Amino acid sequence: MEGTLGVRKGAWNNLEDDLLKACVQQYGEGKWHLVPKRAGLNRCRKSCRLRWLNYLNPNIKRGEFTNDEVDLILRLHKLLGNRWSLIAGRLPERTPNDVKNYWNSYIKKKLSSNKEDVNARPKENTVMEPHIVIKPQPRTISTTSPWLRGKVIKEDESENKQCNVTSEACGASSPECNINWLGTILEENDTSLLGEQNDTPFEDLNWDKEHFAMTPTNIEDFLREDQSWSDIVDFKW
DNA sequence: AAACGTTGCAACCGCTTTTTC
DNA sequence: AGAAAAAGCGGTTGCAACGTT
Repeated sequence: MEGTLGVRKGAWNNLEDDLLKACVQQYGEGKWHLVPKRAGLNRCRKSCRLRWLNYLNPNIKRGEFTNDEVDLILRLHKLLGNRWSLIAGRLPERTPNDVKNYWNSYIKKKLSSNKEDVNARPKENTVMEPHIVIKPQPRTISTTSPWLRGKVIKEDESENKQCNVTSEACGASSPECNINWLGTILEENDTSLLGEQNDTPFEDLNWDKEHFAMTPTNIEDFLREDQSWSDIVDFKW
């Protein structure tokens, strides 16, 4: 099975998996455009990346989602919409593709079960309320911002150009920081939703939550006028 | 046992965002 | 500053496995 450019498509075989694994183990993740050549694979970079991230990566957890995970997915989805990578970022060892697939199956199940409940259906001519999705907005932090509380922004000296605020004052300038920032918000408002394994989600982050506490003003920035936190975080199907 | 329907998951595609030059 | 390349993301599809009739 080959594509228009002679690149193989379709299911991966064991040999291809072995070649890709060996390549990633030797050179590490990233530089995906070099992977097909390095590994001797007749696959495009996207295909290699996807195969590794969704299947070959040894850090992926397989099997059914636990109740805690499902609960977290529901709440995060209500908060973030279809931002699967962000949602998966809060679920250790789950991939965005897994979460997305699970969600799609879950929705299908829910829809089919709801069909039986005729009364639950909206009447004809009923206008459905639009689903408001709250998306995190990029925040620019000036060097004098009170968010930093006197911390220093380092000029990028290392490979990590995106999150160069000192660890204690990490803002939301990179995807990882976004996730941490979201975690803070969620934890501030409903610690139960983080589940058992996430009781100490900041243990590995080296930064002090107190330096990043949400003030009422910050929260108002995040919510619509008619919303409270319980509207967003207390998910009920 | 065969035909058909459903489900779950891997993979592809097109688009957007980020990085590099 | 702008263009090109690379990386990343979400929507969608294809198909094998499984269940039901």
